[in-house]
Amino acid sequence: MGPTETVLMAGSRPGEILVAALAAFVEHGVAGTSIEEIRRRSGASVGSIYHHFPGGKQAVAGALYVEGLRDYQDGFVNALRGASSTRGGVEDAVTHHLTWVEEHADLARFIFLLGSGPGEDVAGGRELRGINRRFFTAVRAWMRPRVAAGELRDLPTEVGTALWIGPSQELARHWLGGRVTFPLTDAAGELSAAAWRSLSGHPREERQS
Amino acid sequence: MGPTETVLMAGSRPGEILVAALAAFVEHGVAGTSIEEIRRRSGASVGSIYHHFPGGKQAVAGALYVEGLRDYQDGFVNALRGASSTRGGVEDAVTHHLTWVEEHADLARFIFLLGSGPGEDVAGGRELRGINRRFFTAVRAWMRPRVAAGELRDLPTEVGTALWIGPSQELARHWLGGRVTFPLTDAAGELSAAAWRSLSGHPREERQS
Amino acid sequence: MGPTETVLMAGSRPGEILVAALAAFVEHGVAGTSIEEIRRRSGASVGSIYHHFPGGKQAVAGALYVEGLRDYQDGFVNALRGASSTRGGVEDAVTHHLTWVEEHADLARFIFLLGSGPGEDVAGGRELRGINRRFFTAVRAWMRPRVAAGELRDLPTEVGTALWIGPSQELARHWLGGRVTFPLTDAAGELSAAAWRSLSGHPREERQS
Amino acid sequence: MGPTETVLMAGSRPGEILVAALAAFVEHGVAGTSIEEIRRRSGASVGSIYHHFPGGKQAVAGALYVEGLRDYQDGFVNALRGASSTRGGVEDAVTHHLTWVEEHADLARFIFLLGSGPGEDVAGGRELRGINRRFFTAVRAWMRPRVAAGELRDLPTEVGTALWIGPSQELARHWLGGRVTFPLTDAAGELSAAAWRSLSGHPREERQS
DNA sequence: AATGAATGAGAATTCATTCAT
DNA sequence: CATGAATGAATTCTCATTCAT
Repeated sequence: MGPTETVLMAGSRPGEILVAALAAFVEHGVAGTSIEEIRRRSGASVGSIYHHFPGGKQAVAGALYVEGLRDYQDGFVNALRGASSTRGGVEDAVTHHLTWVEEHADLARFIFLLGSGPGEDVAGGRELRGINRRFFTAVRAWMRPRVAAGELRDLPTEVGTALWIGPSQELARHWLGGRVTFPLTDAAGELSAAAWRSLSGHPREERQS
Repeated sequence: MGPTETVLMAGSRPGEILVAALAAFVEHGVAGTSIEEIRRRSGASVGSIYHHFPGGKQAVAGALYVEGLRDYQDGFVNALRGASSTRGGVEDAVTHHLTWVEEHADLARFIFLLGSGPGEDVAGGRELRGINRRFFTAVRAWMRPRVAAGELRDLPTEVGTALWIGPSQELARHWLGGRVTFPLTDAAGELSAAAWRSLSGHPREERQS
Repeated sequence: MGPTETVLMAGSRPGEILVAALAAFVEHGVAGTSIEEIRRRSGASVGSIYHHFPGGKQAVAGALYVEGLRDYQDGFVNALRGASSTRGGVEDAVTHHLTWVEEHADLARFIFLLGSGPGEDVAGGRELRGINRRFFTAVRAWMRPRVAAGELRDLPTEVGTALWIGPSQELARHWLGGRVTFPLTDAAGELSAAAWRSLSGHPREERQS
Repeated sequence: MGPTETVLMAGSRPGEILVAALAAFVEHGVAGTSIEEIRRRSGASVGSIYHHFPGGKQAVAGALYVEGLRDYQDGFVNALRGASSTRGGVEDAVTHHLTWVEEHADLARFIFLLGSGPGEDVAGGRELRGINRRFFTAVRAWMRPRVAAGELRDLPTEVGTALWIGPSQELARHWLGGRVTFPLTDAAGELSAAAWRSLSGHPREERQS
């Protein structure tokens, strides 16, 4: 579906290693996964893993994180760009979030449940910083004219993001943890409506009309 | 302030150990923290740590998790019970979330950033299950009559929770990670208003039209 | 015999480890000796070795080097101080060199055959620097007045040392390597006479008288 | 200058490998140098190194040792043969030692500081044995008639060698280790005079005449 | 209750060596 | 002759846990 798959599913050694590592990380956590485990699952030798990922387990985790996050963010930005209206963009992004999590459950588990904390300094900070910057730049570029036009409220970036994606993210976490059993996308209507209510610049007129 | 402090701040050995362990966990993660590290920070001997927490590191982490979560949840329920209106309850709970995170930053980091994923089997599952059940029971008990009265919408539990707390949780994560620099509570008005908009049973106009 | 033995022969764990390590180092070199080998020979566990020598193999080697060198140097200085004449001091130092090598063959092998080169940065540089400085200071203090009195020639320090100890050192190396089979001390007369010939301040008068 | 250079300086692959290996060996020791390090420094591929030196690292080290030692010994014997008197031979050999070390510092480091100890089984024992035998045979052949004529004292081989070369060797070691900063050859006069004093068969007549 | 030496299983990592291309 | 991916044995080192004092 995205560039992620290109790497993750390839028959190449690096690809096999990534696929095996993702499964293991999701099952036991990064710290709880040994190189030996990755070796067993991937069929590669220890030396081969180090050959392709000189930084060892951390490098493997970093590659997964970066690939996964990039795929998620690309989808997010594409959803915005493909939408025909501001409201559509806000809502499609929510839907993309839910859809992506559902379709890449393990990768989402890895990125959203495991990759955050300290000690799990999972990614090559440098590269990660770069792709995050690019993402936020793209999102802000989409929002700016719409804020100027009054279609979107002028909120601090992080508060805006929290209102937009927070509920979906929270629900997704529970779903990824197995504590929610219905399909995530069942909540798409409810969550995208809430997102629009929270970000929309003219709630009154819209509703009164 | 809460039961947490009772244990965490006491001059007792167990208390010193918990304080030291929390700092280490937040800095290096649970898996990245060795007993030796806790020993060094706490001043207790290895043997003493095992004496007070027979399960070792996991037991220490579990105790922290349970104590912390209980304190958070108690505050949440107290906020609901102390509120004079449904809207007040919904909004006070949001404020409590933000306030508690701000006032217990390390504990919040431990619980909300670290404790989630697999491999970080942080808590004595049994006990944890129990206090979570009690918490959700209390929250639902507060909500049920209000749903019945039409003051709150009738949403699936997890969707309701996500709309209510999701944005605050999302913002809190960023704040705990150092990516948000203004005081969390600055966003209390915005986030509690959004929560009420999302949960409120009478956006009358919307449905009446 | 010296402080070395105190440590090396003690029934203490650290002592057992040092004794075992010395034997292994002499047999296979430092780089060619594994921790596992030291463990097997000493009876201590791997953990115990690291407990007593936190720097691992290098720390063990460093301790041996420092202990051994100190014992050698103490004997050297004592020989000088105990001599009743300048000539006696020069000659007794030569004899001490040969005797010490003969009586501490393995330690001498470790220090004089193994410890020198790069990659075998065997000793805690700091401490080593200190004991070497102390040694050379003591030797120079003994020589200075005798140089002033014309009993010893005024040579650059290193040239003087080379003439004094060089032949004994060279012979000792061959003996330690097994390429010389007679007792080292058999050569004491020849080598100490040569040393005095090389260092003595008044070769002419002495011989002419 | 010698056969050494022929091999070491050639633009040939084997030559590049030897040059790179020598630098690495001197810097990290033989055991501390990996094939990968030699590959990086030489520009050759791993496979190429094995192609030219089927025995791997040990073969490279052995070649260096044999080449270097042969060059040193050839110079030594040439110095003896080229001298016009017994005294000249003894003294020129000393000077050759100092000169050779100065002019082949890294090779000297490799041979005199590293190659000695156990665990550094540096050379193809067979070949080494052979060239050493040839060398000592040549030196003894030069000495024999002069001992018979009373020009040289009749000393045990190793004692004679020690008196002859020991001081130069000792000084050279310190110089190679960077603990002596003046040019080695500055000490040539002093050290060759001492060598002659120690080996000379008729010190009395010589001086009395 | 407290201490810290001892243990040994387990993890990460390196490296010489082979071999197909 | 040259290349470099692949292998897996070997090594170093860490750590949770126990236990005698």
